[in-house]
Amino acid sequence: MILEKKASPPGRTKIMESLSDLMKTKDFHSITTAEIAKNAGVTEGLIYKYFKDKKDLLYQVLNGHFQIFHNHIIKKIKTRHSSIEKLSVIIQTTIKSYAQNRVFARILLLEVRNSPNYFSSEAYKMVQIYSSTILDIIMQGIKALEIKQNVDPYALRQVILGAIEHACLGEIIFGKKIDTKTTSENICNIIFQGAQA
Amino acid sequence: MILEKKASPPGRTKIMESLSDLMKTKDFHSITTAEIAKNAGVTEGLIYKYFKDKKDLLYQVLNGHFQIFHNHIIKKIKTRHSSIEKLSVIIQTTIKSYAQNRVFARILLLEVRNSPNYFSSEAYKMVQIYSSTILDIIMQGIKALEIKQNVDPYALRQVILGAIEHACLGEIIFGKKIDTKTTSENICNIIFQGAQA
DNA sequence: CATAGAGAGTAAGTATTACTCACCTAAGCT
DNA sequence: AGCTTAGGTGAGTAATACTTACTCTCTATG
Repeated sequence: MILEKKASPPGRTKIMESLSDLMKTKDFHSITTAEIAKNAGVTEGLIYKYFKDKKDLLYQVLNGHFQIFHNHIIKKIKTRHSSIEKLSVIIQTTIKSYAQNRVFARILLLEVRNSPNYFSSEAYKMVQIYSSTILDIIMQGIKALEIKQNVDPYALRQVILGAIEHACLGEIIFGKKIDTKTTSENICNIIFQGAQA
Repeated sequence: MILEKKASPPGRTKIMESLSDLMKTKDFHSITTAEIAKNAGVTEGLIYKYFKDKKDLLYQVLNGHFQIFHNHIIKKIKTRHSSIEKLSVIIQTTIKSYAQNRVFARILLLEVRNSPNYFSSEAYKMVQIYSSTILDIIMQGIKALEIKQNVDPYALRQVILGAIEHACLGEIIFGKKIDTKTTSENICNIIFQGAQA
């Protein structure tokens, strides 16, 4: 069966695109609902027909971006077999996605985490799936003796996710272009081979 | 000469303590200026005598916390000689500080990064100093052949900072208690020895 | 000593902004 | 036709960040 297009009403779509668009140049808090509506070509009231509040709109925009991102990741790792390869692909693909879609990265890494109710949103559920995918690969890697037996899988995931995020912060915040390939190679090198001489 | 106590007026101090106190249970955005003033026992107007706006208040609260944190770190690393040891101490001490002072960690990792003008605040200058301290140690380590020659120092710093932050996020957001010692040992183990078998 | 001035704090606004509510319109469906 | 529902409007409202004009109390100095 073909993926239901969900046929979201045009107003709803326009509102989401409007916010996404405005966030290219402004942070979430300094964008007003009036601005979002005007930019979308609808009235302010319509926002609250489709979204519980301004933050809910943000979460749903994030969710949209994350769906695409996650599908892309899943496709990519299917081509690899060893756990180290899979993790390397995740690292590179994630960094690339963040670099190519700064609005998405901004929302995910900077704008949503401060409000507690984000963590009960649909968007966060997707993040948890992504996150547990990584954990599964790590555990498989330990089982398959590709990853050291004494490595704590949760710690390794933290290091991977943290490294990715921190590597992208400069790009997201200051707009500094990063070289996706060498950045991810450097990170993989440190995490898998170790930094100590 | 003894450190000038700066003798900040009582109202100013009470306002800063009030916000810091309120942030133990609420995120920044859902705390109102009225609440801050009431909790401090002053009027709302006074906030704007000492702080440019609500966010400036937040930055200055962060700055206060960071001063203490940074002094503590500097003291700690003076006791160690090798670069690996120094970095290990930084990792453990930072995680411990974040775990012990969740309000500080919350502000630094979740609440300030989304607004562009944070990055021209005094608080951010302190963060830059902390960050360049780490870079210096890494470069010394490479020079002293304690760290692999082919490791990119900026990448290593990103991995270290990212790992620390991500390790603390669970604690900060969900209040999950973390074991400082084993968490930092796990992270050091991965970063310095590598994860690959 | 008188007084000018500055520093600490107050109280009553105002403009903005997120959010609500009653209403409109058009398109199915029976 | 008549009823329902979904997409959309526009005029409100309460709350909240920030402003402005003011008071009080020291303290220094001519």
